[in-house]
Amino acid sequence: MPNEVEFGYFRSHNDFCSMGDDYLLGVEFAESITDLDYGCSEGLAASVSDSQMQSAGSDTRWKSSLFQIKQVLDCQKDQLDMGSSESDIPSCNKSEMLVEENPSISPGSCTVQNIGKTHNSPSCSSQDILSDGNDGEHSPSDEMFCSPMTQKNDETEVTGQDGETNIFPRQEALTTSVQANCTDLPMQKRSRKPTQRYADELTSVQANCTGRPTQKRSRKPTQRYVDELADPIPAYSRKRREVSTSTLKDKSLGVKDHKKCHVASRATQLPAEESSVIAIQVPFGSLVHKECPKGRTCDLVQHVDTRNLMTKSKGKCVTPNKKKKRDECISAVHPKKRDDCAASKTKRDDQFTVAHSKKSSDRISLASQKKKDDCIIAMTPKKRGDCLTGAHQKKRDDCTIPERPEEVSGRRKHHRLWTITEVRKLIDGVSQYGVGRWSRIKKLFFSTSAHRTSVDLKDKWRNLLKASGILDQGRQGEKKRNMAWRPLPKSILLRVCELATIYPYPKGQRPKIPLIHHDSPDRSTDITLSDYRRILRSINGS
DNA sequence: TTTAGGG
DNA sequence: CCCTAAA
Repeated sequence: MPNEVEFGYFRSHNDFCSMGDDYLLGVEFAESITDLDYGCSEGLAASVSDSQMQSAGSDTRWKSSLFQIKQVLDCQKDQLDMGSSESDIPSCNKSEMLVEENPSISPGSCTVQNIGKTHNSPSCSSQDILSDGNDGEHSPSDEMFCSPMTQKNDETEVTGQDGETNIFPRQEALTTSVQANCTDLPMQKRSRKPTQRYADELTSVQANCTGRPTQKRSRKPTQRYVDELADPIPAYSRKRREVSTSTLKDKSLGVKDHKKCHVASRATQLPAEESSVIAIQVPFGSLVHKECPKGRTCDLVQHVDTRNLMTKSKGKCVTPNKKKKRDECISAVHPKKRDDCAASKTKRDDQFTVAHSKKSSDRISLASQKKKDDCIIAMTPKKRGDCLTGAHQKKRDDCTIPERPEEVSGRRKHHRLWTITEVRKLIDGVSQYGVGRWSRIKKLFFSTSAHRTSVDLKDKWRNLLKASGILDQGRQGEKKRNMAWRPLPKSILLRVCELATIYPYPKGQRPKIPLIHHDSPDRSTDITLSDYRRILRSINGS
C-alpha cells in the first residue's frame, strides 16, 4: 500500500537524515520518491504544484524541491495557525528556499500534522497526498498515491483536511527542527486565493510533472551511486558478484585457489615472450572445481567482501602447515608485506591484502600486456575488473618487471605455463649450476619470477627431460602423453639433452641415458648419447 | 630449507 | 603443479 511504502520510506530516510549528510538527504529523498509508486510521486508533484513550486533545472533539484515544497507548505500552515498574516505566498516559494537543501531538514519533516491544521490553503492537495485521505471526498489519498491526479491540483477545489492523518510516525526531533526551520523562513502569509502567478506556476509544474515519468525511473542509478558512497564495501562485493559467473564456484574457492590466483596474477607481469607463450591456459574455473574436493576451502565471497576484515575469516581458511612452505617461498619476495599483515589468514592472503594496499598502482599496467588475454579469461570477476581498468603498458622484460600483485589475475598457481624465456633461463641455470641446485638457479635466474619456486624449476626440468625423451616416462603403460600440444623448440630440446648428459637427473645418480643404453639392448626407442650427438650433428649441419 | 620423487 | 618425505 502506498501509505506503507511512504511510511517505510520516511522512516528509513529519517535515519539517513540523522546522518546529517546534505547530499544524502537530497538525493536519497529524491530516490525514494522514485522508488515509490509512480502515482505517488505524481501526486506529490501535483500537490507541490499548488504551492507554486518552481521547477528546478535538474531532476534532483526538482525532486528535492518537492520535499522543500512540502516544508514550505508546513510552514505556511504553521504560519496560518499562528495567525501571522503579512507577506504573500510567493515569498514562501522563493527559489532558493525551494532548492536549497537544509541539512536540518529531513524528509520526515513533511509532517501531516501541520498540514492538517490548515484549511483552505493551496497546500491542501499536498495534505491529501500525505494524509491517509480517510475523510476528504476530494482527496482519497489512495487515489492520490496511486494515480496521477492532476485535477487535484486545483487547489481551490480542495478544502481543508483533518489533521489526524498522521500516517508517518515521524521523529519528533525532526519535526521540531523543521518547524523551527520554517519559522526562520521569510514567509508569512495569510490564507489567500491563488494568485495569477500561482496559477501560472501550477500549470508549468503540471507540465513538468507529466513529463517526468521516464526520467524518474531512469534515475535509479543514482541510488546505487549513493549506496556506493555510503558503503563502498558492499558495493564492491556487489560488483564482484555481478560479474561472477558462478557464485557457487566462487564460494568454493579456497585458500589454495587464492594463492594460485595471486601467483598467477604475476603472470601478467611476464613479458610478452616468444610465440610459444601464447599457449592455451587452463581456464580458471575448471581448475577450481578440481580443487574444491580437496577440502581446503574457504568462502571466497566472504573473503572478498570482508577483505578489510581479513582476520575475521582466518579461522575459516585453515591452511595445512605444509602448505605454508610454498607460500613462503613465494611470499619471500615480499617479506615486508608479510610483516605488515601478520594477522591475516594465510600468507597468500597477506599478499592479497598488501597488494591492495600497496601495489594498487601496479595493477594499472597489466592490461595491455601480451598475456593479459589469458589473464582476463581466467581472472576472477573482481580481478578482471581491475585488469580491465588497467592502463596501457609497454612490453617489459621478465626480470625488469616488478612483481605484480597476485590479485590482478584470477589465475591460480598451477598452470602458469612456462614460457620459452623461462625455459631458456632454466636451461642456462642448469648449465651453469648443474641439476639439483634449484634454489640457487632460482635465486640467480628467477629472482624476479616469484611464482617459480625451486620446486617448480625442478619439476620443469624433469618435464623437459621427459619432453626430450631422456627421462624414463610411462613406466606403467604405454600411455605416452601427447606433448605436442605445446611443442618445444628443437634447440631447447637439444639443449636439454645436452645438459642431461652432463648433469644427469636426478643429481647424484648415474645418468639415465647410459643406464638405458646398458639395460636395453633395443635402443630404437631410447635416446642414447650417440643418438643425441648424431641428432645434434644433423641439426647443426642443416 | 632444499631436494627428490610420486602423483 | 601438488604433495610429502628425506636430507
